[in-house]
Amino acid sequence: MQILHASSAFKELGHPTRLSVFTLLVKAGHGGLPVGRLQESLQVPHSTLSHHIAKLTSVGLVKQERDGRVLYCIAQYTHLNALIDFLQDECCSDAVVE
Amino acid sequence: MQILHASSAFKELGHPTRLSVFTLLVKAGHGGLPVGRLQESLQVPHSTLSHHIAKLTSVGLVKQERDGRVLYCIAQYTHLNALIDFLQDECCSDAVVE
DNA sequence: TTTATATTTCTAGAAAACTAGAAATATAAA
DNA sequence: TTTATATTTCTAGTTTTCTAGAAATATAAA
Repeated sequence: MQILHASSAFKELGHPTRLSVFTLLVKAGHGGLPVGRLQESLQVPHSTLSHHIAKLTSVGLVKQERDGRVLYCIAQYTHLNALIDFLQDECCSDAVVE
Repeated sequence: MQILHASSAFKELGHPTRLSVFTLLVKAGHGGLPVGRLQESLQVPHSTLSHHIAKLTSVGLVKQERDGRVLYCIAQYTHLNALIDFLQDECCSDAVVE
């Protein structure tokens, strides 16, 4: 993963509402959660929440899938794992062993 | 780790210059690197770099230690590991197994 | 004790992000 | 085909962040 890709993902995780959205989605599993469910949990105005979800989606951390009137948000585990790997690659070379 | 603590750390990692600083420090090990060395590597004006380092320091990802005229910047591995754990806790409960 | 080196703090303009109300769109139900 | 539900897009004011030059501070060397 390149530094620009990683830093933009971290940037979007660097907001309490967005990080909350993301952890809720990650915990929800591959089925995801409807936007409305996130809204209930987080008590944020619709337009604000929508804006935050769009940012998470724009960097590939979340995908959206429509089922009728309901839009499901789904965490992208592959991206998350790549991000974890990025931190761990940097982390655990010689540095931690010293 | 609480969500506010985690999100502020991610926020500071969410800038290409700062993420570069941090990965350089992580790779450098517990001895850290002088500010001047980071400046040489990254070719960013002193005041700009200083500002970015201050932000990383403010959230506890970096510590600074002076040796004469030289200020060493040192990655805080404990904090980094806590951050990785935060992502992994959220990640690998039931979600990934499904 | 003057000069050089290393780095920060001050400052302020420019750019970006945050927020939420109002209007619009998409879909389904009546 | 009118109405209700789910969600987004538009908009604009407010706040925050970014950037880098100039001045200041800390320390060491001459």
